[in-house]
Amino acid sequence: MDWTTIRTELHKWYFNHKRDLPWRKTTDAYTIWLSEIILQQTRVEQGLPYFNRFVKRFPKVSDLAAAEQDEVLRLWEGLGYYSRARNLHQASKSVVTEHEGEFPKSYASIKNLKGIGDYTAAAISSFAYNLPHAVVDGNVYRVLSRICGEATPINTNEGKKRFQSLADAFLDKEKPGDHNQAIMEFGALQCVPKNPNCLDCPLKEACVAHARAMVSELPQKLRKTYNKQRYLNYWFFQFEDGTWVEQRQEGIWKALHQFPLYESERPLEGEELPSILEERYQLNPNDYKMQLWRLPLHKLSHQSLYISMWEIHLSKQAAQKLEGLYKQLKLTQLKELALPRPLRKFLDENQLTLPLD
DNA sequence: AAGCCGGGGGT
DNA sequence: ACCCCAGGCTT
Repeated sequence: MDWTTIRTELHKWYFNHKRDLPWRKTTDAYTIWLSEIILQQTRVEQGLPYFNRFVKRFPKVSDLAAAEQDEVLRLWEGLGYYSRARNLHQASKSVVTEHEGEFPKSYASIKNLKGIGDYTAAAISSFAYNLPHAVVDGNVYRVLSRICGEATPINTNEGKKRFQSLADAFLDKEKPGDHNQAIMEFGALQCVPKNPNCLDCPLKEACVAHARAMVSELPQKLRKTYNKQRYLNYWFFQFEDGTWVEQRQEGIWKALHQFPLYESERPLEGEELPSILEERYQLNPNDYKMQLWRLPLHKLSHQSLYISMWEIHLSKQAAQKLEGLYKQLKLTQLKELALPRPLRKFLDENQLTLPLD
């Protein structure tokens, strides 16, 4: 099969198998942009409800630009990679201030927006404006590496350049939008990572990997797995119906809220607490009563989080020592804020109300 | 080039 | 336990 035939077969397959997805029903660049940011490193099924919520709450880019960051993050909560939400929000403001509220219309100006890289710029350009830019995402790497038998690792500069030029050459410049949708959908539904059904594949005769029985070996990827263990201790201070929270300044969950955090090199035991609390907050053991909750292991792609909630009931004098150090809130107010997933689950699953005893 | 950033689901 | 997902930013 030559590439023209492959293209035709792919487009035919797409016409017959494509899913009914809401962002395919619009050419509004802002709406498409929303969907693309939400879908970065995120499965369609996981992103779909978030997309619907964002479109409903922020129908136009000016609505998003006018929102508070806390509200945007609260709506994003649970989706992960929170820099996407911060960058999306920042970029919406620059669309309003630097582009007169009109979403930019050239590839270069689109890519200049915060949070938009090669993939997303090509996606928006082709879907909204039918500009001839080929997308390269995880699906495209997989499909092209198999069809072409291309074994250059995808997570190297050489691999990125090679697959981009393959995708450029393969692109149907008459209908780049549909073509880009087609190859990604094909990767998502037919040419899947594990155990693809190659017998049922319309491109099996063209596929080099299939001919060489290399499908399961492609695409190649240099993998560096390291998994860091971290021990997060949260001080769940309580006095009357209030608790204390802070906003994360860096690292994972940046800009989300949490209880005051004490990170340790190894799990803390109850006997170690008095000296830590005295050193950090000048609390005496008769200032508080304590109870420990060990949360379920929270595994991320690059670290394992062992989270302990130290529930600490303070005397009035002890509570005064925390004034100014953190923001004091009622539990109902805290639940309105964007929280890391494990903290949200902790609050929800224990149906906590203050005071607890 | 390498490290960092989440959470969920599949095998 | 490991991989993958409509990736991008920082160093």
